Amino acid sequence: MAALTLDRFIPYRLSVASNAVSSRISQSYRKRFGLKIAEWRLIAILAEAKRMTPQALGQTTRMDKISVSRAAAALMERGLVQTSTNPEDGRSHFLSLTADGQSLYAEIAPAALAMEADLLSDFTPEESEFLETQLRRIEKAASDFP
Amino acid sequence: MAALTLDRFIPYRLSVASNAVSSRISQSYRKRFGLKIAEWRLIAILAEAKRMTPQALGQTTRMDKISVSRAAAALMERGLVQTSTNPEDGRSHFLSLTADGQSLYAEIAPAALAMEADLLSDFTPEESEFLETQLRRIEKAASDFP
DNA sequence: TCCATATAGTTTCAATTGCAACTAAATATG
DNA sequence: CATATTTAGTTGCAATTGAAACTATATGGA
Repeated sequence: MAALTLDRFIPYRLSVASNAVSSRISQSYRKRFGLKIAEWRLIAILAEAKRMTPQALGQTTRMDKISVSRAAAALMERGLVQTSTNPEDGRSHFLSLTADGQSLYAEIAPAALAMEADLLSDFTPEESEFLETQLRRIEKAASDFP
Repeated sequence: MAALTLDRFIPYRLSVASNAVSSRISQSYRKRFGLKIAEWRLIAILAEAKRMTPQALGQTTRMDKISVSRAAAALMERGLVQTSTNPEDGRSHFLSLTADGQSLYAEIAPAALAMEADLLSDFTPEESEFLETQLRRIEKAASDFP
């Protein structure tokens, strides 16, 4: 049996790296745009998707329905997101970006990409690609074995 | 400028992967041993280090002093950790595992390694190694640029 | 059709977290 | 050596989060 050293324990390394990145980024979103990460995620998805139900947003962003509901409420409050009726299901509704939401997105997107570029400035494209693949694999492994 | 797709945004992938792994693991620690991740981290470090101040524990585990203080209090409450005076600094004290703490560690360590092995069962040793390295690099990048 | 069950989304309440203030001891400065 | 400043650790309070309950609609049999 290999020895257990916290410093070399992958779940620990993953958590520490993720926290470092998230706190850096969330600080930036909050300061510059007044957004939490959950809110930013909805905006990013809606910018591409035009309109979506909260349920679909939750699946896409891997957020639970409570977080989606609260993030959407905050965005509607600020006039960045609007609802429309879902003719196929009366329990649900569609969410979409308002014009304000779209222009905010247009501002944030380059900032987000710049942050990512900063984080990965020492990585070759192959290394970034590989990291992404491995993150997907480990996520899948964690989700699979129940 | 590359397009922004949340799905291919590394900070997002990192966060999703980390959450998936953390929730899986924390569930297991909690169910089987009644420990939160912060508490488990202290135990893991103290098992190797014999005794340490809260301050040093915080640095080593990357936890803030509040979290260390609360985790230590919970562990002392359960008789898994004990304090001793720090002759070099009267504001501080040493924390160390009790005999109970040590035997709990002896139980958890193999379980933790087994979980890691499960998560990485599809990875070659080189791939795991590479992932670890990448995670350290990205963590450093996130901590560095202020 | 009527009832049982399931699903979408929100809300309430309790637990967790994070910040700021606090105590106490150490160090630096005049 | 007296006082100001810094550091270690804890605690109180406010904000955030998560689980369970709740409303409303949909679906799947008798």
